[in-house]
Amino acid sequence: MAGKENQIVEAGKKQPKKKRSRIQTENRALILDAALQVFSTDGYRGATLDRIAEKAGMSKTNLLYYFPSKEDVYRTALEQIVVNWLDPFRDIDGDGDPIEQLRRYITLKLKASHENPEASRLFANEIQRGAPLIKDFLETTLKKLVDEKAKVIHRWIDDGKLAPVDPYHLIFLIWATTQHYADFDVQVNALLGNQASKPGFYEQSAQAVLSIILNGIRPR
Amino acid sequence: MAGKENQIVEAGKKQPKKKRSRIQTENRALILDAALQVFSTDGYRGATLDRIAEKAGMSKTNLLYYFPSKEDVYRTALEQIVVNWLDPFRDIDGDGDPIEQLRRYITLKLKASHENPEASRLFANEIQRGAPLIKDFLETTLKKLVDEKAKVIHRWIDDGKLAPVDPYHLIFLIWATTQHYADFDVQVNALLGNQASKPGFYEQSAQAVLSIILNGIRPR
DNA sequence: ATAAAACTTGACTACTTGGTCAAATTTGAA
DNA sequence: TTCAAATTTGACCAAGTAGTCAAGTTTTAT
Repeated sequence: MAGKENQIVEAGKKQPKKKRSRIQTENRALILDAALQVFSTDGYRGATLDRIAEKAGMSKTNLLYYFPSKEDVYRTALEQIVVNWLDPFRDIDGDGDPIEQLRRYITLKLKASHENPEASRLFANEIQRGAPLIKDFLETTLKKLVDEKAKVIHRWIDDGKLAPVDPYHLIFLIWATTQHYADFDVQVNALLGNQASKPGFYEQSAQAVLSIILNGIRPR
Repeated sequence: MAGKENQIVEAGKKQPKKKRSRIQTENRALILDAALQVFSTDGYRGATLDRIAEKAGMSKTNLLYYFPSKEDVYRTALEQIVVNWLDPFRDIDGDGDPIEQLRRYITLKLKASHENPEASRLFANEIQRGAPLIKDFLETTLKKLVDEKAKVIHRWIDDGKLAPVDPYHLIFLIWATTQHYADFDVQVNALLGNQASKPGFYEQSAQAVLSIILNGIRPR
């Protein structure tokens, strides 16, 4: 872990991107998928290459043929997640209608958490253990992006299109809530009983969350 | 792990409570405090008794003199947390003013997350790994309590004292947001820069969160 | 068809981990 | 003070753990 270059997200722009064979593409995908499951429940330290390899349907030795180390598997999985994370956030359009823009963003984020809860949990885990691999990313790339969107929200407030709330805390509240349905889904399920597994449940949750947040920030 | 009785929270009522010597009381406290730190960052599987013992300032062998196993240390730490968790929630008074009651609860919860983030993270970790030790507690004790409070909120809505929001999702939103400041504090700090370490920061966060949530549910 | 390159694996190593045990050392009640 | 009970620890063990290596097997370009 020590000394390695932290190249999450920022990298992958100039890299020559060595072409991968069919088998490589397939197996790397299998591994990353298995890794997502194991890392997201057991955390970085608790996860083992044996379990990941088993879940991926291959020997540990073979896994290590595709990735040089445990940390590299983890880093790669994490990077994929973070990239997907950012897109909908970037898409918040300062020129659009605030309520509509935020509704769209919250809906997308809820959907992502719902469809890929493991990714959400893995990210949460990384932050909870002190973000050793992505602290730098948080302080540079993500901070820049958040500052930008905070400014957008501030402008909406100045234009009277939004209630005067602190943009940063509004963003945190949205992130917190949407992640909750992924990270705490065991608790959500336990507390809602069978209700949570019914077909329309996800839409209903989204509706409830949107209703509270959007009314909380509607101009008044 | 397998086969052991799950006695989180529900227990501790009839147990004879063997009296503890001064040294026992002190050392158990030292261990549990160290355990909280290690478990909350490394998770159950990732935590090691060696690290916990070291942080507690004693040998691993000695630690195992006070607790029979790693799981027992973990279970005890978790139990303490959950008990403290529940009190403010229980205290929500159906006969009080809704906004006032919820303001009080949210404030208390934010304060708890702020003062004891490790506890919050440890709990989050337990849920994220599938709640193996407290699933039963979630489905029985906690569910009963939540159902109760949901009814209270529903009554408030029927009386027109609160906007018509789904009580369960409102509770989730409150939990999610308050936990966020503990579980994601590395991210919060990274994104807010020095601002987050300033003295009044916590009060300011509380104000922002309260403002959004309470306005989101005020009758309209 | 064939051989080089790509892929796969079992055996192995050095190290960590939860837990045991017996032998000290310390504590505290009489 | 005194000695049994309580506390503490180093040595140890069996079961993992990440990662290496050399020897195979399969793919693929020709």
